[in-house]
Amino acid sequence: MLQLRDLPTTEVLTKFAERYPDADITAVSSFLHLLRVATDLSTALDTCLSKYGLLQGRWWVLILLMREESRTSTPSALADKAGVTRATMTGLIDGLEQSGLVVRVYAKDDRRSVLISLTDAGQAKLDVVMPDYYRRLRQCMQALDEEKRSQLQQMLGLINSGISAFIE
Amino acid sequence: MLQLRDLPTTEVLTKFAERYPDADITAVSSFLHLLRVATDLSTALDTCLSKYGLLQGRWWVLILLMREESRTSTPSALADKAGVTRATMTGLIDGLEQSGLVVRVYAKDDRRSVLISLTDAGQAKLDVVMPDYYRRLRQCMQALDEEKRSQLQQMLGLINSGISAFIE
DNA sequence: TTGACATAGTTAGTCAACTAACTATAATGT
DNA sequence: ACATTATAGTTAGTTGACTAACTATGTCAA
Repeated sequence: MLQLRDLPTTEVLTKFAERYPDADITAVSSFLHLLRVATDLSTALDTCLSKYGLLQGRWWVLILLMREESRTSTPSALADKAGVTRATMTGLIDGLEQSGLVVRVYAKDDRRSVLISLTDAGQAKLDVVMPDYYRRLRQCMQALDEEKRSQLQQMLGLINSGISAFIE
Repeated sequence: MLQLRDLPTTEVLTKFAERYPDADITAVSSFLHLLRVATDLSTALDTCLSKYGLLQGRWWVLILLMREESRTSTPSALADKAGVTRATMTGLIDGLEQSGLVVRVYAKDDRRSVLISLTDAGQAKLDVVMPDYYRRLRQCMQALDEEKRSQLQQMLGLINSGISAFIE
């Protein structure tokens, strides 16, 4: 996402602001730090998951299936919820099926459709991964009390509303 | 980064927390919202840059060069600052050189080394892109006053310190 | 001074995302 | 009823990251 390691110092930002008067130094700084921390969090999550032979994409598929009462969904629905294309979902399911964590079950009522079902092995995998993930995440967020977490979410909400202004 | 569109509701998180007692609901929620907003910001930035035929990777290279007094740096230094491998930097420079935005100048003192120099066309490109970027970013962050921005940065700092606990 | 190691950059091959096009099936409107 | 359109999933090909290995050059210590 944000590869940039060398975030601009206030000095650099000031220099740029001289050339580009629209620059808002604290806005740029907050923006870059937000991207930096989020990227590092995402990388840390990947590192954690890779110990279990998973990547974020496949892991989310397992979680989305576990959310369902039936432990079952369709590739299309999974793609929408996971925020990837159907083509990408085909690949994720291929990998999960090869690992025995999900199975494809062909539907009777609509022969275009396939049902993806979490296997016992898939559930067992989650039962190993999730406690580790939750434990690490708890540690990571420990320094923020409930009030700070609430404030953070509020600010994220404000920025989120501003994104439409960014895109126009 | 975080593709997941369908963030868990409190209800879903509560259900998961029953099975996995280590789950800290507000920690998970804050974490996911942070990743979600950051990903959307990054995507919005890409959208903005793509109008100018740029991607984040190449754009950062131009900015890093502009930060230098000499408008010049080496692929290795750029790779370190941009947070990509040297192999990736070779590709980024290839693209920028083909577009005429940078040039490779072979060094005399160390014949292994190459100097990458921002061309006038590269500087001109930045002079078009940066004002648009800064204007959009100002709009986007408008809803956060200086105090909120400062609070945000403080919380990001706390989370950042926690990442080491995540990785272990 | 020369053999071993280090550094700079590139190339080759892999991976997981993407788009676009394709097959098969279902739904719909005249 | 059947041609058109929509939907579900897959396949093929592209992209931009990555690692590993390679070439060339520089450094240093026995």
